[in-house]
Amino acid sequence: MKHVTIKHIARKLNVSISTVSRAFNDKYDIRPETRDLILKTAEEMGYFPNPIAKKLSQQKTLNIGVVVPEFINEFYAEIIVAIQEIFIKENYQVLVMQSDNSPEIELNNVKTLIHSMVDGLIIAPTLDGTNMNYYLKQIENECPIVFVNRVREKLNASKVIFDNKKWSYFATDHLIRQGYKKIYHLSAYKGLSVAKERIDGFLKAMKNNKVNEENYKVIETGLLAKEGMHIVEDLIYKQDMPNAFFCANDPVAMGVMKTLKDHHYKIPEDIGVMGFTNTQMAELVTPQLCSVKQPTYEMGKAAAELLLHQIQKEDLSPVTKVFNGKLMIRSTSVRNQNSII
Amino acid sequence: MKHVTIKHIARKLNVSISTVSRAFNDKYDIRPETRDLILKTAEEMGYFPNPIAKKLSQQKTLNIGVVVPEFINEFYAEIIVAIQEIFIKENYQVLVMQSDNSPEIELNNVKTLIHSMVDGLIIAPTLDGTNMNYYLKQIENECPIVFVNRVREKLNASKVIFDNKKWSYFATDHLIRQGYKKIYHLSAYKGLSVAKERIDGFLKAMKNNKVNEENYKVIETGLLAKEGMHIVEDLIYKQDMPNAFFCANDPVAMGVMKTLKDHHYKIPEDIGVMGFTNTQMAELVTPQLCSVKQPTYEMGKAAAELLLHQIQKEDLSPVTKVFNGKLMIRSTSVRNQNSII
DNA sequence: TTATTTTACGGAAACGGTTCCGATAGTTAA
DNA sequence: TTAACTATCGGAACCGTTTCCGTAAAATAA
Repeated sequence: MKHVTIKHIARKLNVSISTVSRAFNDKYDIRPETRDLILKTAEEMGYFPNPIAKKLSQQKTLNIGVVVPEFINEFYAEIIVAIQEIFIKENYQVLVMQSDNSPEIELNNVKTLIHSMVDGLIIAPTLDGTNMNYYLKQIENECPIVFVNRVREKLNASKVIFDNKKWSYFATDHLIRQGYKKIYHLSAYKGLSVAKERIDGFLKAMKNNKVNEENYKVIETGLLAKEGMHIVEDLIYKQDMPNAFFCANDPVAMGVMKTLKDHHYKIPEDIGVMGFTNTQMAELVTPQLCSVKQPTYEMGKAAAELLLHQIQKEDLSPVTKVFNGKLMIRSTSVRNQNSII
Repeated sequence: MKHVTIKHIARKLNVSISTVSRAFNDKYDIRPETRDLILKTAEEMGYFPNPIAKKLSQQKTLNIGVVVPEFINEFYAEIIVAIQEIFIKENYQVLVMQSDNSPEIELNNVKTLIHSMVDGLIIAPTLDGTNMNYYLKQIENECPIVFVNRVREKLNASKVIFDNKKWSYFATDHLIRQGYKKIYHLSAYKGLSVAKERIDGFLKAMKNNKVNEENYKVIETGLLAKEGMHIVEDLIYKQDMPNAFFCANDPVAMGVMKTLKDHHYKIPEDIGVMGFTNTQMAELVTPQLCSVKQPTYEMGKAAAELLLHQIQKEDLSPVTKVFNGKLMIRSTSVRNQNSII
């Protein structure tokens, strides 16, 4: 891979290196004819500025780093897409790394990216709090960072989060209004702030509707379809079945639905199911899965814009964007089919 | 973001810059005590080598570029994960870009990555052939490139592909053996080599089993669930229903299943359904979706290893790896439930 | 002891750009 | 006509490394 450099052009045209550089960068300080000649010759010679050299010289990489728990997940995939769209317009490269839901790998990824001299970072933490001290130290050291999703609201840093408590409340409230008397919330790992917030919303809905304590329960389940299947098997075995499940996410809800159907429960007549995050599959399963839709694209975009602001204005003051969702009411949670919107 | 450089260390210890550099790189030409002192001091000062400077000096970026049609797709997501795993071990950074199923964006992505001086590229083309001239020119110019998936077998370049014809044949043959008399193949865009190969396998199975021409058909449908839904609606309207669908991928198959169920067709009794690529959802829908499993992880790994070989051995001679799959026999294609493996 | 090799390190060029400073020539003002 | 200014460009330092080359001191061989 031989590359034409600025020197080759300079020699060929008998001008200085700085003049060639000016042709590509300066708006003045160069005669238009000279500039045009240089640009034309450069084009002919197949010249393209070496970004490595430019980065070294300008002390900017035009790279930004993104760290997410996993790729294979519509939520993060869409966030990444949004981030890329924003930054590509500004001539930034987006380096994406996944931490496989491991805080250790996450920390390594962030270190790798910082050592790669990225101009800024968007971190979607796996487990909030774990590496936060390190991250905050980097922010103090003037490294622009924006957090997404799994972070506490009180964290003193720029972040983009979803109002989990509110929408968990709405989802639960909907189930109660549909006449489901006994509702179990299958929660993600309780160490996650998002899980806690959703539990809060769930409990608040129970209190506000004066549901008796023996008619609701929070069960720490996980985020995988398998885990949804196992918990339902378990509850059936223990004869401890509710008549509605409010699940941590859509995959768990699908696992729940699968096991329920295998055991000939009727959804939504016998048992209601509610998901979270609204994957594409929600509309494809039968019955269609009711779920809380999160504005993933908008959240990714917001994170990118916050970071861009931090970088371009050199203003690292913390900003928080809280997003709202939408309850996608579908068959699995609607007993009276006529009431589907 | 102030960074400690090699010069700071040199000044502090009263040694030369080259000595400090040697401490980090050379295996000889430096006294062990000197090296240890330098490394210790560097550690204390929080030094980390500037990768930009290193790249410029070494004329290597330790970056490799990956271009895929889309992220939100288990097939490519898993391939990316495998590629990352291999390259991270070798201290490479993996830059991933998606082309949104557009050959133009794909070309731009590749150009961006080449201009970023990546040491090599893995390209999963959107539409084989479109930009191939440009890519082949880059290979001639000694840029290591490995192709994945949507490429013709006869292409004279390193590539990792799936034996679509063979496994399309097996899938179709299975449907025929299950007693489905009239089978329609919902194909992806026929311009794709993978679509052509699968059509070939489909047709070969028909011939070998001496199925009458009026009892099979290839319909160009697409790769989205929606398209699967539409085509079934259309066939129902036209009263041109087969009793089995062999679909281009799982999403299309799910769309097909959804519409069939909405119209009260029984799967697999009335109509059989076969997917392709075996997504995680295949096991979660009811009935479970029969599908052809592709070794995505292994394919990604193979592509990464081919590229690594090209880069490290400076040997760009073309190598082709053809992968085989597995027929995941599940309910949607099995009329006699006892015969499920 | 002297000659030769080895060891351990410094100096400087190179990678490919950007950018500051200064110089020349032409232009304008006094 | 002379002085000041402007437009245009060259020279060189610089970004942070690597690496080649040279050299003094130490170690070995003669």
